[in-house]
Amino acid sequence: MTYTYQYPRPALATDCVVFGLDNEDLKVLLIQRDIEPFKGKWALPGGFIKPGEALEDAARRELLEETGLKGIFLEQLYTFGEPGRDPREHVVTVVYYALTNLSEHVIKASTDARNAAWFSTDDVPGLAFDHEVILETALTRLRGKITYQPIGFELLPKKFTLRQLQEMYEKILDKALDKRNFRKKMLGFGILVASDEIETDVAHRAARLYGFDKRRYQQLVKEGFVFEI
Amino acid sequence: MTYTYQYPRPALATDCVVFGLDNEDLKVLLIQRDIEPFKGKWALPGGFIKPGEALEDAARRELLEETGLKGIFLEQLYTFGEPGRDPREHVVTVVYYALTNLSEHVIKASTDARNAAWFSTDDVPGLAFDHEVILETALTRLRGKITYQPIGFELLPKKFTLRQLQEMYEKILDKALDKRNFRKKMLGFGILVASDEIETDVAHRAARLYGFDKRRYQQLVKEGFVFEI
DNA sequence: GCAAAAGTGTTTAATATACACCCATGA
DNA sequence: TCATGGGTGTATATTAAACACTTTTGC
Repeated sequence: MTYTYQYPRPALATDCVVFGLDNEDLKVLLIQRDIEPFKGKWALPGGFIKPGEALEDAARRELLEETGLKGIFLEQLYTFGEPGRDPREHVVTVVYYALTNLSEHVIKASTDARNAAWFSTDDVPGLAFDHEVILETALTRLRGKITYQPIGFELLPKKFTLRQLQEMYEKILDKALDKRNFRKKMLGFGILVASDEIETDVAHRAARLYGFDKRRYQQLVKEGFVFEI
Repeated sequence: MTYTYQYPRPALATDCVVFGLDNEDLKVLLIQRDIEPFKGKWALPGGFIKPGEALEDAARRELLEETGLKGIFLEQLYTFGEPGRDPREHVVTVVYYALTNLSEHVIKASTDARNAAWFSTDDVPGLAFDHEVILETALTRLRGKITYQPIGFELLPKKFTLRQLQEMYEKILDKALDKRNFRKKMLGFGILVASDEIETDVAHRAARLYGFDKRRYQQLVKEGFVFEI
């Protein structure tokens, strides 16, 4: 079966840059391609958009199909459409970036005979298509955005310690932060709720666990509050 | 002639939100549609992307064809792809926003039997498709971005007074700024170059004209400088 | 008792804000 | 000479940055 149009049109795809954080560093989820072009190369998960499908829905569908991930934070990054970016034909891709935490979400190791794996963002193999450029764009956006929007919480478990929170910023921004000033500022925002739990299985004094109060944050934003690290 | 593909694909278009500033307020450039759907309604300039055409090139081509504008600041805004946004079929549009100054660029009043006109951004008629949502998105982006990137200069003539600069910010951010603090801060950045010219035809003391030193700005950015209003 | 991280306050520096007057110019 | 905006400085408040020690806990 084929589909015919009065005028030619580029193909339309979507790709996802999925970031995950573990105790080591910031990671990105890649898929090993099992078909040409770039067969055997690592690439961002993605695929073609179906007519009638909303862009974000397509991104989520591909993500689920290829990695088993669902219900995670997803936001549009940028649309890449250089004519030569796909050797087959002109493919325009609407790219999303996603944030998740590696402790709570385990991806399927392999789906549809594809190989999926997390790579440290500062040790990524050569990627298919223009996916290295896309990844750089996503990293730049992430580094910029976490400083003025509380999206970094998406990389942490629901309950986290202030240390985990601080290390998340330090890993992504690649710079050290002063512990006292960080805690003062974060707690001062009033968007963290202390739980009555503390961390377990640590060989030192256990830290208190906090949660991000999204409702409170949105309320404060309405009142003019601006988050800023 | 027709074009056939193995799988169906949404149509791909591009639209431009062109902002212009004059002595009154911030304006947006609209085109009156001369064909269905939404014939007679005002809409953002735009059109379909041709295979092999880079996205920004397509946006610039449409802009030139429909309004005569060229060589202006253009940046990708967002990609809109809700299935129902075009009554004909699923059309995904990659939207760009553009900045220009109304004193130096005069648009063709009418091109291709189309009517083009500038509308104050706070007095826009009902628009075709989802263009009102797109315009709101662009306004939000503009308001956000001018505070941390020196893009506002694109809305002014090459040489401008500090008053014009301040009024640009006041109009877009919709809030009053303190004249002394504004000048101190702006001049302190070191990205303005005083010319030896002064404004003409004013019924009061003529103000000095300044230019934006983009090279200097980029140099400073490399050294860690961040622009912030 | 020691290693490891939790938790906490104060001083200083930098930056942002608030505010008012004299000056130059053209009508 | 008057109306209009050009141009400037200082004091105060706020915020950011720098910095060190005591406490708790598990091993």
